[in-house]
Amino acid sequence: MRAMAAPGLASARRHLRNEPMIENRPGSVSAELIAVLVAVTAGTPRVLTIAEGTSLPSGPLSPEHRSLQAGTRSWVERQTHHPLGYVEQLYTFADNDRNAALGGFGRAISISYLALTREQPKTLDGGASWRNWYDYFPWEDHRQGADLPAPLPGALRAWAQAGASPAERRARKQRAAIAFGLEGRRWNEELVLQRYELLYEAGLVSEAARDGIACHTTPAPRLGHAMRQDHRRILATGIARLRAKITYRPVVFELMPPSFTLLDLQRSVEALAGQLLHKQNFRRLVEQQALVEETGQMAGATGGRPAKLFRFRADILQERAYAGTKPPLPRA
Amino acid sequence: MRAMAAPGLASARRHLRNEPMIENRPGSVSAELIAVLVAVTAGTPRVLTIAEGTSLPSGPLSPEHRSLQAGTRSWVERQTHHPLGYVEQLYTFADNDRNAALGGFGRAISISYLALTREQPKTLDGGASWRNWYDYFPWEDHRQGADLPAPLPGALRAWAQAGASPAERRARKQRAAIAFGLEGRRWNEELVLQRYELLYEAGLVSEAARDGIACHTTPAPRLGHAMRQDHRRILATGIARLRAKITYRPVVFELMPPSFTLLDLQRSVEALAGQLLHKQNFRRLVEQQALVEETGQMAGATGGRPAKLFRFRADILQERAYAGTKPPLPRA
DNA sequence: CCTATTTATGCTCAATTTGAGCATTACTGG
DNA sequence: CCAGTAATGCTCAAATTGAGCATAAATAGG
Repeated sequence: MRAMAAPGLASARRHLRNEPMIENRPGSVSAELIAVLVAVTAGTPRVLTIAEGTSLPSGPLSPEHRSLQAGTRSWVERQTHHPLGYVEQLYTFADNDRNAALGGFGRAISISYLALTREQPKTLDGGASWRNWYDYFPWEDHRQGADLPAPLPGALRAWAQAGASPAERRARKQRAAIAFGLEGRRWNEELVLQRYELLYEAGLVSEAARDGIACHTTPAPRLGHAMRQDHRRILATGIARLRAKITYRPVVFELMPPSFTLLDLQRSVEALAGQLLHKQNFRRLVEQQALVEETGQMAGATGGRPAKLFRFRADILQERAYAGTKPPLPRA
Repeated sequence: MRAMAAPGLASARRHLRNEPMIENRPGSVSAELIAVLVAVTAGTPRVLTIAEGTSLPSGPLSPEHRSLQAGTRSWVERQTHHPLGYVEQLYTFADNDRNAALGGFGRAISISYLALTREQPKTLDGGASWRNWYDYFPWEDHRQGADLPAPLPGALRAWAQAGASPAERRARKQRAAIAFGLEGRRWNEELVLQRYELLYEAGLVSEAARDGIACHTTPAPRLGHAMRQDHRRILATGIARLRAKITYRPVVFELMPPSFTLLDLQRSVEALAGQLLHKQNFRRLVEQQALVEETGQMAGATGGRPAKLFRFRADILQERAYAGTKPPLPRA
């Protein structure tokens, strides 16, 4: 316990622990819905943003909506002109920082949702755009080589070395090693949030500078695109959740067109996971789980032998959505 | 889409879909925190309740607390006089029914938390008590035989038969089979919420009667103890989350005393999972994951050969809390 | 037509992981 | 000493997983 903290540190800690502030008028707060809306196009995982890619879309708790989930679905569908296949609540928090942006109208509770849509819509409301989510998390894409972006390994070492005590330095080193798969550990694609939070603490993302967190590397790296408030953390939460989900529930299907080749399907999973998969094993898994069936048609030539087109088996999907699937992600 | 619905049906559907109502004054709502506080004593999983076991403890968003999580921790610790080891956000919803209870002061957002504590406290504030969670979900305990409580199989069949169309009857039958492991399917201990929701829809729990849902079995079974509002659904959510969590993260330890035998540990896991485990395999798993270490002491005689006492390895726990464990639950 | 290239698809194999049991050991209470 | 009850040590077969080899079916270029 530290008696005094540098300006910004309290807010920083809150940010990191996912521990939002609470409003001062007990019981009464303002609330909004925030969506992490995901689509995959051409092997790129995309997220819907507003304000030049600096914010996630958010909507009000409007009286016309009957439920939180329906409310999210409704305003997102209005903005994207596409139906949402899958909506799942992510996390609820109340960030003090958000207060200022709202003009001091009480502290806001934000309820965030993960939503999936089948394809990238053509028309978006002004200001909205689909962004490659790896623009925000370049270190999360391991599809071309597992190397971390250049400044990272050194910056992580510097952060670990900057610990106040030997014990803290050791703890930091271990934490970095676990989060980023250093020192011979395996990269765990699900630790998206933990990595972002570590980088925030280490002052390696712009949001940290904004919140007054120091960095021990000069010039301070500013990894990935920044977002307003804590939207990038919410996005990290969404990506982490989705990466975890695809390993045990067939949600990828929500992101696919009605018919597709097995390689299409694999590329989509790889895009989300940020990792390449063993082709034959992937196909074995998908087929043995009977998640898909042949349409009888073939895909247009893609450079080699033509591939069969598949579609999802609605009956099985329903069952699996409930009861679970096996993980398609590799270990090595 | 039905044009008209019987009274209570809308509320019922909301209840079932976890889709809460939204307040009429856009943006401004009242909010509360609800805790599912779990402890395991003598092989019984217990949950802290108030109001004679009919409600989960809830606290206000008080200005003295700096965050949602800290707020939960604070008022729960004040009530139980025990520190909480683990706190995790469960789900946020706004139930219309809750409105009346609050005297019409806007619609309430409820943010629920799962919290674990090491042992059953001696002193509780008036009205609070620890209850065996299987009092509320008798069908969830499969430690003594996998048979469902007597009225269930028949009542489920009756519900399936009461479907309006052949397609609906088939869908209901399949849903019941998946949820309850019928027709040769495996019992999936994580489907706690799905089972409760099915029983609610089928009118087999008191809350359904309260909300105006019909039942097709006479006399209508009223399975398990009821709770106010949708607290039993929140409890189901907490149990489901905890059952899922113990299979891949070493959270059981938060519920154990400082030292324990491997059988103690196994009994606790079994209590939570509602299923018996293969002893030797459980021990192999725990040991090979190096989650525990011997204290050097032995347990007082428990009827047979004395057992070694173990304690948790703080270092490993920290790492696993992050990176994961293997599942200790069986398939058969 | 023949060949190199590219992707699809079928199959095999070894290393692990899991599910189940057998056997032995170390106590307690007659 | 014997029966009863747990703890603990080991073994074994089935299932799952990670990696590759081999073949098939197309295209592009000579």
